[in-house]
Order: sequence, then structure tokens, then C-alpha cells
Amino acid sequence: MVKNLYRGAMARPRSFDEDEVLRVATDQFWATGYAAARVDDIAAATGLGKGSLYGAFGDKRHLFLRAFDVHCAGLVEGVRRALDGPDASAFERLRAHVLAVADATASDVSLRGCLLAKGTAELSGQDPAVVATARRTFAAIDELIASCVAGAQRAGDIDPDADPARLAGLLLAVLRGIEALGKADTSPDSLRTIAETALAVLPRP
Amino acid sequence: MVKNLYRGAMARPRSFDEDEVLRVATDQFWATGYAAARVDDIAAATGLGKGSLYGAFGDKRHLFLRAFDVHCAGLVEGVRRALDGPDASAFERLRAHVLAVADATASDVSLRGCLLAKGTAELSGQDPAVVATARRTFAAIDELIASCVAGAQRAGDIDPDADPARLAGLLLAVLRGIEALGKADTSPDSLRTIAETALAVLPRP
DNA sequence: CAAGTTCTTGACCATCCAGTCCAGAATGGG
DNA sequence: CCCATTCTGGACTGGATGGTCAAGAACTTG
Repeated sequence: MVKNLYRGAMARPRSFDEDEVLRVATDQFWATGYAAARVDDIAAATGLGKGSLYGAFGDKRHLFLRAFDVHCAGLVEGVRRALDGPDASAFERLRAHVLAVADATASDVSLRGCLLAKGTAELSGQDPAVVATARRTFAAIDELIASCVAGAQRAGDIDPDADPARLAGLLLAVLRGIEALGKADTSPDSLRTIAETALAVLPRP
Repeated sequence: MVKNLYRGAMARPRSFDEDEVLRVATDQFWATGYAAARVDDIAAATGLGKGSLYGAFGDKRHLFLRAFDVHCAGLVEGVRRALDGPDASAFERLRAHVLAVADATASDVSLRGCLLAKGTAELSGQDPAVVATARRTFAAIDELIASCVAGAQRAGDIDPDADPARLAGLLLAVLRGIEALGKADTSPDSLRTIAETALAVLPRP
């Protein structure tokens, strides 16, 4: 249970920023996975005592869930920034984003991949909350892609007869696939080629 | 270290089949992930004492690595069986396989996904042996798909001017993406639609 | 400034778990 | 039929780790 509610006016104030702690915690979970991450390490990395950590977040699982949520929200926000914009440049934004994901995955020397993928892979069979967050996140990204595709259609860069939702689903799967292949140290060239091919097969008007 | 070498004529013979034990171990790792799997549980599930397990496989990590190898080899073998055959039906086999993966992923009620994906996600940052096996496995599947695509091209079902390697890479990414999305409990319909769309965008002659 | 509240620290606890070890069982060779 | 060898089972150990707690620090309110 979370004990320290942080309801505004408190006696002794928090000595830390919750979001900052969550970012550090995210790094720890990211590096090793949920089960292998140690609460002591997270405490050390944040500079907090374990009591504060447990007081603020309840237990390891809830700490992870919070970090996971923040991370996923950030992901969606990043995709939104990358894809939002005027129809005229929608296709170019889509293209840039898909290639950027491939390049980012390829240059991830640590092979840690994305916490969304890692967390979902590790915990989907055991924690419904993780599944729910992952689903929401994927759905949000799917919609962002779909609306970017629709923009590209209006701009005449993608066949207007195609179903934007279907193309978005395909692109989302490709993105997640690139991420998965990247963790197996697939060559940067291969990943980029996959991204290019995905863009190339999109139906032109 | 592995102590029991099993070099043919031994004093007291093994009471178990190594492959069978690896299958059971695979199930355990699959259900919970590597870090969360307990050697005691694996021993219980196989009916072996821990002494025998450690004698035969060395330690938890090597046991996992062996199980992972066997699992991946089986995966490749399954794909080979699904995709090998005459050119005339190559496209149909490809189509059936892609749809089958989507359906299988969708009907995986336990959301455990594929051990290849799960193991790679969890351990790619920490165990080079896992990365190596994953890469080999993906490369093998990639080649199988490429050669099936080439067959479909010879049969006139796919544009002969397309690069089969590029299309194979794209399809592999889509398959891995479907797997990833499936763990987030994406609807069976969505997964199948992604598979259908991937097949639909393949360039026809 | 006293009282009341909440946060912080880190020692402490109870449990869990990978890996060890040994006494005994099963087998083949001599 | 006995001995050397190898496997088996499970009790045991040492260390790690999630979570608790109590004493004290920091702040608000009256």
C-alpha cells in the first residue's frame, strides 16, 4: 500500500521529485527487466532511502507500474510530436518517423530495446495492468499513425482508396517488429532496409 | 560446470531423456521468464532432483540456453515445414503461414507469446549467447521466407522485379510485430487484419 | 515556540532461491 | 559377485532481496 499520499500541504515536504525518481527507476527496470531489478539499486540510484520509496510508491510492482505508465505516455507523446502536422508534409513525417525508429533501434548499443516491449514481453502473462497499459499505448500510437496516413492521403501521397486503419496497423506491426529484431542485434542496414521497404510498399495514388 | 558428461557407457544410466527435460524447462521459462523461473520448480516439473539437473546442465543459465536453443531450432523447423515446397503453391504457403502466425498469436490465451521473443527481450542486454541464438534464428527464418518469396515470384504470384530479400525482411518484421502486439492482448481481428494487409501490399506482377 | 504531522534513513527481518553435497542406488567390467 | 563409476534425491547453506520499522528531521498551524 502507498502510505505517503502527498496531498498538498504536508508536514515535512518530499525531498524528491516523483517524476524524476520514476525516470531513474525506469532506467533500472529497463536495464535488467522487472524481476532482475533490485529495489536497493533503485534506492541507491535515486539517492532515496528504501522507506521513502516504499512510502511513496507502495511496493516494487506499483513502482514499476508507475514508471511503465510514465514511459508509455512519453512514448505516445513522442510519436505525436513526430507525426502531428499539416497534411502536405504528412507522408514525409511518416517516412521520417519510420526511418528514425529503425535507426534508433539499430544504434541502441545496449540492446535494451524499448521498455514497452521489454516490460510487455516479460510481464504480459503475469500482470493484467501491464497488458492494459501496453494495449492502450499501442492503440494510441496506432491512431496517430492512422491519422497521419489519412493526412498523406488527403495530400495525394498515398492512395486515397486504401484504408488508413489497415495501413496504420501494418506500419505499427513493422515498427514493433523492427524493435524486436533490433534486440537480436540485427544489422543497422537490415533494419533500415525493412523500414524503407515498408514505406515503399504503401500504395501510391 | 556440467559434471555428468553422459559419454555412452556410464555406470548408472540417466533416468531421464535430456530433450524431454528441456521441453519441460522451456515451459517453465516460458511461463514466467528467465529471472522469475525457479530451479526448484523446474526440478519438480521434470520429476528430477536438483542434483541431476545441475549434474546434466551445469547451472540455471546453461539450462536456459540449452532450452532456448532447442526451442529456436524447433521454430525454424516449423517455418521450414510450412514454407518449403513447389513454386506453384509458394504464395499460398506464404499466405497460410502469415495468417497462421496471426491466428496463433491471437489465440494464445496465456499471452506468453513466443519464448524467442520473450527470452530475447529479457536477456538481450545481458547475455550475448541469447543474442547470438536469436540472431541466428531470425536469419534462418528470414532466408526461408526469402526463398518462399522467390518461389512465388517464379510462379508469377509476386512481381519478379521485387527484391525477395527485402520483402522477406518486411514480412519477418511484420511477423515479429504481430507477436509483440499479441502480447498486449490486441484483438484477434486486428492481428489478422495486419497479416492480411501485409500480404495485400506485396507487389503483384 | 509547542504540538502535530509527514517524510527520511538505514538497520533489520523473514523469506526465497541458486547451487552444493553426500549417502545411497543402479550399472558394467573383471 | 564385488568394485569402480556414475547417477539420484533431497537436505542444507550462504547470500541476496523485498519489505518493515523506529527514531529523528523538517515543516505547518495555532
